[in-house]
Amino acid sequence: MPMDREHCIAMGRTCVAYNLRRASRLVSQVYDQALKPTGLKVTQFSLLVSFVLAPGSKMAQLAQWLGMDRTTLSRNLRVLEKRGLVDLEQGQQDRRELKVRITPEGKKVFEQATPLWLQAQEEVVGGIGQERWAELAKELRSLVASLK
Amino acid sequence: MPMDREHCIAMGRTCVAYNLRRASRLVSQVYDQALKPTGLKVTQFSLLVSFVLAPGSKMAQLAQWLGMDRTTLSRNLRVLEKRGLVDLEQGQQDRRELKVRITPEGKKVFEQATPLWLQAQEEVVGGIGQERWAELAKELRSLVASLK
DNA sequence: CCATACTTGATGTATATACACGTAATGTGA
DNA sequence: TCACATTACGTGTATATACATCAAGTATGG
Repeated sequence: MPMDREHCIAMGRTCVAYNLRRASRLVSQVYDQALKPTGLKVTQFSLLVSFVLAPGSKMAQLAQWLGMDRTTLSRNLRVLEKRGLVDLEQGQQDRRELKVRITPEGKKVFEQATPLWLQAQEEVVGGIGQERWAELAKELRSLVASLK
Repeated sequence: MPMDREHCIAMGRTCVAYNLRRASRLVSQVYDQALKPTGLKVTQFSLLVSFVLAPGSKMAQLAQWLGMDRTTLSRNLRVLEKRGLVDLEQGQQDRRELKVRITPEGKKVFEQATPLWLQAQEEVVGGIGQERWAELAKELRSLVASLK
């Protein structure tokens, strides 16, 4: 397996993991910066969105939907719980289950964060234009879907 | 700022940070799995690539190039150094500088990892096809470039 | 009903990531 | 030369991420 310059340049240009990680690092910083007044990181904001969308979801279900390891979600949730933004309640029938619900305080912070999110969103999307991003997002979803 | 279902669904579909983070999580797992026999994660592999490409680079320079915070690179490097895959040497003229160089052991592991990387790469790219990925990667680079 | 498999979530451990801040070395202007 | 800004890197702290493993609850086949 060759290790010459050309090859390394090609790997850098084509490696899916590298290109996605790099982009997500840089993009996340823009959102995190914008959300700073709320004390939320974009990861946490995304979680709140999903709790509003699917109130009372089970953790495993959410993790699957978010494409996130169960244990990652578990730990990310604890941060929000500590801040009082979500409520974790044990399942009635199945006592193994934990159902996640956003609290009133969580909703308040979420509503405060939404315009800041929009600001970052417009800044980032504006860089390449809405249509190109829409197409890019579609392709990204295809890529993710093909991994299953 | 509205918080209804429609709006949340739209945020999930369009949020650049969320979509990139999700994709990079899932894709990274494929590469990490493939690289497991080498004990490298794809992040570390990417770093090795850059050291082969630009031997003796300064840390700040590398961080800029990789779109990574200086302190992140610093800590990621320590892991590779502990394993003896890279060598950190103090600059001659400017004693603040740290120059990074891959070791013979590092090269060995890198060469062992390269075919495993290719395996993951083909698996992931194969999901949508080479042309679509090439276009996607180009658009991703545009997006990243527009953030500067 | 019981043994066993499966499911659900938590913990231990390790890396990845970045911001705020600190320290040491270098540059610069008076 | 000396005070001060600047630059290069590290540390403290906190979150994000996932694998291996564990504990507890539930389902299932006999």
